[in-house]
Amino acid sequence: MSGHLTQNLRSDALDNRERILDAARAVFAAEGMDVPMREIARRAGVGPATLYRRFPTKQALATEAFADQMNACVAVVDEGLTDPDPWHGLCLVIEQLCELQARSRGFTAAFTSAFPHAVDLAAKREAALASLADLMRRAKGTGHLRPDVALDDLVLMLMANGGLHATSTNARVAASRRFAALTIEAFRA
Amino acid sequence: MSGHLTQNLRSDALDNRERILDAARAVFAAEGMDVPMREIARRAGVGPATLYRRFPTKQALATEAFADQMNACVAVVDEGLTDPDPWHGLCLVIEQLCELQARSRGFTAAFTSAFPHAVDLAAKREAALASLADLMRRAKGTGHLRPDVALDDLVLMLMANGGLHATSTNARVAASRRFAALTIEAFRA
DNA sequence: AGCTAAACGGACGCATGCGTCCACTACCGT
DNA sequence: ACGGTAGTGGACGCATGCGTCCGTTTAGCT
Repeated sequence: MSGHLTQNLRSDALDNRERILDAARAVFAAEGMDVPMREIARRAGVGPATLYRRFPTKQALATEAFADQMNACVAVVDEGLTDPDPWHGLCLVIEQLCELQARSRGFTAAFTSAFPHAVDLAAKREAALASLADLMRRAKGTGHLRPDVALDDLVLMLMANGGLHATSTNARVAASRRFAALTIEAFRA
Repeated sequence: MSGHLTQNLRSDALDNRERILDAARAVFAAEGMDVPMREIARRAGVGPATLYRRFPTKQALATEAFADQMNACVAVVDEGLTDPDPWHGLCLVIEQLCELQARSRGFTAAFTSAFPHAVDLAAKREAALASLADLMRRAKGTGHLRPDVALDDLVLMLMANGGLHATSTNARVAASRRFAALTIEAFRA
């Protein structure tokens, strides 16, 4: 799935790898992407060298760490697609994507503007965007979504949602919920 | 106006002070707040010591550098207040505040979340918010603004607008214009 | 012109984060 | 149990940004 073979690793190495990913997930979600690699290593209980051996760049680490969250995004979009009412499905997608972003400080950059070279993430992102475009097209068909709203507008709003900085996670989630509601109002025909 | 007396300075010192502020304004707008103090000193053609002597902290420098931009914000709000049609005035305020934010990368933080101790900015900010609250109240009276939209929602959207990152100023301005339009749609009754 | 104090800026020491090297450890096959 | 090798993490050198000190320059008054 991700280039490197994780199977040939020795048991302790595999163990450390998992602990590193757990630590990265926690700290990226809580503090954002501006944390030193050392801090992640420290929390994982390993030395810096071990961290750098498994993940040569912060990007590689982030890509792996956010993989499941990216999958959650894809799942949200897929779920929206299957909704019999496209407008309702779109609303759900907006609400849930905003919440996902709010719960993980660092994930925003990965999903919206994407890392320059995170191919795995970028591919899934493109697929999700294509699905969203289809969902929006159908939602316009029902007359609930304003015809002049483009896919770019949705991306725009998601990016803006990422700008909702707040110290506590709870405050961010609350703000994002309100933002999602306002976005839906902006999109409603 | 700002504690320190700038009048007793020697002519060359006063000159340098102005060049520092000009450089700070330019670089803060273009690059954001994450530029080294050294860089500003370099562009102003002075040594680091001179910069630190005039502005002990980056905050002090930013407060002075953004003073006129903050005045522009206040002017925008005041102009909106005098509009005979409150809803139209509010729309103008939203559009122009979004554009001001987009044109200066670093100003966003100063106006929305404000620096912890920038009293000058904070005071004007509070006054502007009070004015905005009044404008919104009147706009609701005309029936054009949705009754359930609060002042906090406007602040929320302005903060979100600050999250619209883009490399070029033109791209940021374009995105902000679209965002302002969507915000107005979200607020419209 | 000469003097004095204000102003200047290069240079210094400190702190932080990065990426890498190497002597030590411990897993795993025999 | 034991040897070989994958794996480890402390330590190192480098780079960048910060804030301050001090010898030198220059404005401004007489």
